[in-house]
Amino acid sequence: MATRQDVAKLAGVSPTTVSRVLNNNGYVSQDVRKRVEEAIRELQFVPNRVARSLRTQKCGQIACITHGLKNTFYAEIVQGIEEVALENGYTYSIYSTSVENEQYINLILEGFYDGLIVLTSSEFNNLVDAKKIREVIPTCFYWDLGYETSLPNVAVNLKKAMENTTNYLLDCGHKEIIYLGYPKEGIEGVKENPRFLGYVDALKAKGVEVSSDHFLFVSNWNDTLTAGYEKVKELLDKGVSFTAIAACNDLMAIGAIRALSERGIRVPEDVSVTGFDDLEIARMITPALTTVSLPKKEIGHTLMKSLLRQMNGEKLEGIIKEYESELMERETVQKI
Amino acid sequence: MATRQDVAKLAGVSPTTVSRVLNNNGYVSQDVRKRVEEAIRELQFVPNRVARSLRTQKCGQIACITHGLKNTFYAEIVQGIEEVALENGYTYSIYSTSVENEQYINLILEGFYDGLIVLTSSEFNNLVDAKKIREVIPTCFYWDLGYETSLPNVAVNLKKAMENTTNYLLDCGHKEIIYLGYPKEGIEGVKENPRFLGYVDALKAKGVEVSSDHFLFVSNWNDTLTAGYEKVKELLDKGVSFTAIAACNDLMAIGAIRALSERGIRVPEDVSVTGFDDLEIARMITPALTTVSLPKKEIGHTLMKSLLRQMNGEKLEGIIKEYESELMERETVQKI
DNA sequence: TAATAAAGTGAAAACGTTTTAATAATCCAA
DNA sequence: TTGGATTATTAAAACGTTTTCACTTTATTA
Repeated sequence: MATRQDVAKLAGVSPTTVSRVLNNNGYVSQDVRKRVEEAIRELQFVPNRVARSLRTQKCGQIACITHGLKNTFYAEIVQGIEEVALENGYTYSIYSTSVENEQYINLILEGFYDGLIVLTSSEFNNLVDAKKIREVIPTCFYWDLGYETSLPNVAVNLKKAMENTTNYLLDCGHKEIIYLGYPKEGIEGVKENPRFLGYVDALKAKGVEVSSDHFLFVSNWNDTLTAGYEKVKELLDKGVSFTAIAACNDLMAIGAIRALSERGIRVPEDVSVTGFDDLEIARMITPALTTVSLPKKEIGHTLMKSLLRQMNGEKLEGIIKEYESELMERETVQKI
Repeated sequence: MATRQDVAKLAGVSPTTVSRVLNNNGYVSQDVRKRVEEAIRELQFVPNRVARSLRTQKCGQIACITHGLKNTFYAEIVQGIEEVALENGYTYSIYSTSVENEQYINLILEGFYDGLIVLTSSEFNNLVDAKKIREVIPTCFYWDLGYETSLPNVAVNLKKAMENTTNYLLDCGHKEIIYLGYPKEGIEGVKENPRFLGYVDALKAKGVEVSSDHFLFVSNWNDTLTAGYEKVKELLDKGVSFTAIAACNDLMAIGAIRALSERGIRVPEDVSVTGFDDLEIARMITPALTTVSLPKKEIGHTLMKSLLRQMNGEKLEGIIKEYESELMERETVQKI
């Protein structure tokens, strides 16, 4: 690969001048500029990013920690991040929390990234002191389980979303509603999981009994599809009576529907089911999944934009933006 | 951030010695080693990867070009890649072809990557001269549309897979089988798309008429779910008679099933449908999708391992490994 | 005991950029 | 015509490592 030195020699100028042409700063005469550009073309010169990074102490790259991309919820957010990132000349790396944890934390500290986006909540929090990592590298969070409000984060009003969904089920006449999802306890700094809180509050507000028999807590983060399926199977084995399931993501809901249909229980005729996230697949399965739509791509955009602001030296704290969600009424809920 | 210089000063040794301790090469006495390690711990020193990369001319990172992660087929392959990559101390960046093309090609040439994995076929080929990029950076391909056999690639016998699937449908008594998928023409260097070829050959072998009325070619790569849905709707509008659909990926198949069910056509009672890829969702929808299972994670492993070999100077050519596939008989196909 | 090998350490060059400071050439006003 | 600004260019330092070479000290062998 040609280096800047080679270009300089071919154009008969100093390396400094080549830099000036490339970065468009300082004075450079028409004639010289032309000669340099000619040489660059001839040698097919592309500036070396590693060297530039070392000198400028910026490497034009961010890291993104996810729960893995098998849940397209993250894939869609990442797509939003990618759009804004590349627009601004940044590349990004993805880490899945399924991978050995210590390793990637160390990689992040090696100075190969200018910023960090964390799309995973509890696990990451258990793993490193989120506040500490932020001192080392600008970071922006999306907490799927509620948030530690002092850290810069993009949020969705998850409690309200789940409250709306539960109310919708209640309005349809359901009283025995299964909560299928992430554990009751949130991450440190959040007493309760906001989705769970929304579910409980909605029931209480309408005077419906809240029973722990109706809680289905999933602990597997990487394969919620299977987890939802299996939890509901267990539930059916136990013989708990219920008429609806409110799931905390679409994959769990789909797994749940599968478990029901394998036992000959029809959705929505016998049991109603709601999802959460509104993945593209949600409206393509039959019956189409009633679910909560989150602005995934916009979340990605805002995460990356907020990170850019921080990388430019701005200090951001707490909730940068809180999105609302929308209940998508489709075919998996029925009045009783 | 502490630098190696700081560590050296604190430990009272030269920076060279610190390097020796860190990289475990050369002689270093017990006593000095202890002092250096102590200093590293005290300063929380982490070696700077950018500087190391500049010196060693290896940056421990690879790039991966995909069609976007919305199709979890790619996500699962990427997961396989990630496992082997991190095991070997490599990080990776993902690029989606939905993003401006020229930009990422340039980024790849900037020396920020030691290797490249291409998971996207035709588009990438139209974009850059695959043979040329390989001269600049070690590259390994997975061609989803057949392959340019001279380039290092990991393959699946796609023709045979589609042949098997079509035969299965034929054996079930279907004669009017819709081909739903990628266009007939493959990438440059491949006359025909292997899946399509498998479909045609299977029909011909059993003396069943091959009709272009039965070809549903999808040109949208990033949202095949919707594309499958819409193509089948168009088909139904045209009033073409058929009893089965053989789709080229699971998402198309799911979109197709949705289109059918919206018109009151039952799967599999009225129409049989097969997918391709065996995504996790395939066995979780109802009816569970009959599809072709590909070893996605293993493909990822092999891709990354082959890339590692190339990065170690080995010259690889053509098909490094060709995987077989397995037909998963589930619930979307029925005898007639 | 002298000669040789091995163990231990450091100085300095190199990787390919950017940037600061210095220098040279040109232009313009007094 | 001279002094000061403006334009144009370069030399050299710096970024944080790795690695080569040279040097000193200690151990081993004949």
